[in-house]
Amino acid sequence: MNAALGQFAENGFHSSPISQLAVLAGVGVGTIYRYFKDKDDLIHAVFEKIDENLKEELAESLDTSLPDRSQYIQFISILIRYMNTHTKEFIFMEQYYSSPYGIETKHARFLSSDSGDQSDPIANLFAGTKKAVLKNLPLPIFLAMTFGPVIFLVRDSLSGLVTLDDAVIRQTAEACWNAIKA
Amino acid sequence: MNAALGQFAENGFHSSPISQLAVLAGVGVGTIYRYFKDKDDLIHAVFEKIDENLKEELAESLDTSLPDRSQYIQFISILIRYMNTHTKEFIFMEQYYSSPYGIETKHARFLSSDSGDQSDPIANLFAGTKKAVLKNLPLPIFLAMTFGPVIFLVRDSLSGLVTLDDAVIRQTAEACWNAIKA
Amino acid sequence: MNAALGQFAENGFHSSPISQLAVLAGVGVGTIYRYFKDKDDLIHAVFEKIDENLKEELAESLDTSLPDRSQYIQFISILIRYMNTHTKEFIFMEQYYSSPYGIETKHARFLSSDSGDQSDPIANLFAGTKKAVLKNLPLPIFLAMTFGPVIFLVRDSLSGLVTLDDAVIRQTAEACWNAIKA
Amino acid sequence: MNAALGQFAENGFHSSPISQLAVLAGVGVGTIYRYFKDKDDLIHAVFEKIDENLKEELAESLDTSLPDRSQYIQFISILIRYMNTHTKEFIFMEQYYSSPYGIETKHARFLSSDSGDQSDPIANLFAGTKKAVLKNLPLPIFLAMTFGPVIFLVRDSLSGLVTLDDAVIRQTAEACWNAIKA
DNA sequence: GATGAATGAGACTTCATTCAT
DNA sequence: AATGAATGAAGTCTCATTCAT
Repeated sequence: MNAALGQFAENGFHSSPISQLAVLAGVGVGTIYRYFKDKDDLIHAVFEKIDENLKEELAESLDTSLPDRSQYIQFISILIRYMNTHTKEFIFMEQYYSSPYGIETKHARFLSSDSGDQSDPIANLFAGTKKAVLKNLPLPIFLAMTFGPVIFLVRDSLSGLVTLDDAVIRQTAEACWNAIKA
Repeated sequence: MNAALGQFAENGFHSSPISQLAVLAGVGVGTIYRYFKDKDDLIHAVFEKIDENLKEELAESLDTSLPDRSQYIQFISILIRYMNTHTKEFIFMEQYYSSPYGIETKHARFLSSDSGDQSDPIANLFAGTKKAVLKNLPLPIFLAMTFGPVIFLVRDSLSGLVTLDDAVIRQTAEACWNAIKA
Repeated sequence: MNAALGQFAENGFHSSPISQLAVLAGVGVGTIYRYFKDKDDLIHAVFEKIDENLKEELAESLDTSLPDRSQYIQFISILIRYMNTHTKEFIFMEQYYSSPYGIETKHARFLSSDSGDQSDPIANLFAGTKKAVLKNLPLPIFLAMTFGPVIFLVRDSLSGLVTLDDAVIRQTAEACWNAIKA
Repeated sequence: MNAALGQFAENGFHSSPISQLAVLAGVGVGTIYRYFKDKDDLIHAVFEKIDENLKEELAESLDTSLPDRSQYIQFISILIRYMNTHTKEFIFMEQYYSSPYGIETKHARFLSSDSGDQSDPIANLFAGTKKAVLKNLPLPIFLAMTFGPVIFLVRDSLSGLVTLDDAVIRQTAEACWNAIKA
């Protein structure tokens, strides 16, 4: 899956033949098909793994004892840094969500969102922040103002259009806070 | 190009064989190759056309006599509405920018951005708004806080996760303004 | 036909699209089809023209009043020089004779050779030379010893493997004579 | 490769689709691409194989203990017989050398000819013959007088213009010898 | 369980030829 | 008579997937 991630991020899904992934992974082509039904299955599996890793990272890094503002700014900062250092993961995600794969997944998650996953640290953060200071802002806008700028900024960073030093990250995080605070 | 846009948005570049585009366009396969060197050329051409259309729409809709805040909020609103109604264009763009095509284009434009295109309404708006109230915010952050939320929100709208009525659009635009104002 | 000759020699029959020939000739594609039934017809026509030109050149240059040996050596020399300077024609011929086109033509000519074309200067020369000094050498061998070396040498010249100065040409012509003389 | 040789000789490179070669070889199209990078690669490989076969045949058949004249005549005779019986190989070679493929190869070999390949029976024969009796004849002429007539004669034989019986072969070989001897 | 050779559907692209203007 | 846009058959090549070893 690491080999797949690298290839997918570098060359895109359609320019990453299974045969090449096999070489990079140091296994036979057939072996891949023992663990993944087909190429789509592999792609989804890579996505799930990345998604999981990101959530774990956030769950570990977040200090839930901080006041709302600090916690939110910390969240944004960690998110930016994580995405900016995990280039392959970020690029993969971008592709994934711009493709039929991601749209499927997004729908599936939306449909099951009523379940209210209590173990999801992000959901909890949002819930907390939202209750505290954002009574009148709908969740979709909250999400848009939180993730939208982060994604856009990291994109530009990977394109070499901006360097994400501490000052830029802090300014961005504060701008996001200003956008959502009551 | 309309047929191509529809297919690309619906199925992605790699699941839109030229033969299918030809059928949809009601022409022979060879005809496409009279007007576009190859598939890549067609994709770039569709992008350029969409990009042009968006700029024209903005140039026509923007009221540059408004004060900064109103103008900015108007800009965001128009952008959201345009993207949300021009579904195919939006999805195409998302794909385009997540692919090698878009990265090329982004770089090319960035390198030539010194030229200062006076006819670009977006550039002019940014320049104006920036000078007036944003002296200390770097351009990349300004861009991130402006386009990031819009893109994210429209994505979710297309996924059915949110309905973009006037209230939501206004709230989002105001949140963006709060993020960037001095 | 000149445009066609140049293209065929340069790029081969199969890498010389009619559309390109039309551009080089400064006419429309359709126009070519008014004068030649199809591409094969054009190829054969070019061949016929070249063949005719060569025969005319030889008919004009040959001095039939010379003694046998001198006349033969003169013939070889003229042939080498002509082929070596008419690069396009030579390359075209090589291709033509190595293709189904040439094989057809060769057969057709063989079948009609009984007619004994009195106006063909080459045939006359051969007849004369043959009668005079070569009573025991079959015609095919005579032809092989005459044209074989010339073709081979010019090929190598065009490949840059040898430079055909007067000395080389004379030596070759004399070697041919030594091969066939009684 | 045998299937390819047959098709190429029969129909030419450009009228031998890979799909047809696959059928003749009793394999799938994709299989051919496992062993040859592309069609060009296949063509070159067929050439190399034929070339190798010819050299082996000559190396085995030549009696290097014979005196110069006998050895040379033996060489020409073997060459004619080999080419005349190996029709497919001969036609393939003709095409190959009249195409961009052959020109490349010829150049490449010419440039590396200084290396003096001691295992090449043809080179050795030429060297020996040349030193013994041909001090004043340049190598290109020697080659032209040797291979030119052979190629021309076999061509005519394949066209049905001459039957290569022992007498014709002997006469031709002797004529070649007369051409080059001191 | 692992392997990778074989497969062939299907994608892209070219180009000879036609025919309405 | 000249034109060249339109056409689609046909060719090259890739790659996801299978299956015998």
